[in-house]
Amino acid sequence: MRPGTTISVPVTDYDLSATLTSGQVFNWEQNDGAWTGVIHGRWVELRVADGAIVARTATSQRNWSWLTHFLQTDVNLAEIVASFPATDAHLRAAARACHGLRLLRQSPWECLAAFILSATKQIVQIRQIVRLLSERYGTPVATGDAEERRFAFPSAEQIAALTEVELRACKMGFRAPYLLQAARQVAVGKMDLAGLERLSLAEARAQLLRLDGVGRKIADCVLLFAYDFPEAFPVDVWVRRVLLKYYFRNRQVSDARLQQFIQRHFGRNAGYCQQYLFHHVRMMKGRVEGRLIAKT
DNA sequence: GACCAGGAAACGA
DNA sequence: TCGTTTCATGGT
Repeated sequence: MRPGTTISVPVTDYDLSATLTSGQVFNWEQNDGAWTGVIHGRWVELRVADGAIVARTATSQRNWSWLTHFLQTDVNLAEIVASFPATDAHLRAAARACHGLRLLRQSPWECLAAFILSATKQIVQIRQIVRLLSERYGTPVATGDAEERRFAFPSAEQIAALTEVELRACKMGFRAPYLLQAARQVAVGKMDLAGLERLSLAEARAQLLRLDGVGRKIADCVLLFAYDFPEAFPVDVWVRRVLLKYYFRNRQVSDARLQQFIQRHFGRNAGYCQQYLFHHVRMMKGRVEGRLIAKT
């Protein structure tokens, strides 16, 4: 028996694969039925069991709150989905098709950095940049498999010590100065990420928007995926397209009108609505492309 | 080889 | 306050 610890976390309405592949996190790998990742500097392997998620770590754990907090296993998903607008057939269909899709609770710096890197990048590319950064500049962590080498995502201090040239070598292009500036501000305390949790949604968003390279969309991703702001509703190209299609008959709408509609229509768990719409439309596209490929 | 990617900032009208 | 351009790089 290897060192380390195993725990079985009981869950209901939890689709781990959908959650880990829905564009919230970029550092999880799937290998023969198990997911491995690094949470707060700890390597962990997750397997889906009957009514539970079974977690294995490399080192012994006496307290697993870091894991349940990340996975948000205490969240009552049925209650959240029940809060969705009752008359919205499109949203209801997405929620049915993606049953068990969850929002995670990531560490703010890692989430902020990843989404600064996400600007006009495909998810596979974001994953590649995050992996390069971690391998080159992150702290190695003990893993539960002898052949697996993993690294924590570099801290703000670690990235702040780098140069723009080193960052550009990780294939992030014009995003390099944005990441470097954000890392420096966090490292010296000019940007207090921990303090954002005590603010209102609008106040916390305003703080994030002070950062160069962080606009409304990236700010809302961080507020939704790393904080307790389930009303945050990031609008990217996918979500904008699907909103125009479902609710505006494909007519052009200004950003201001779109935001007004979102706030009025989706309610207190708008961010969950957004995640279901985003994941569902991406899954649908994959299916259509699969058929086209199968034909030829 | 054109087109697009979980955008944002700078610019010109 | 608008729309347009630019930024870097890789996938499809």
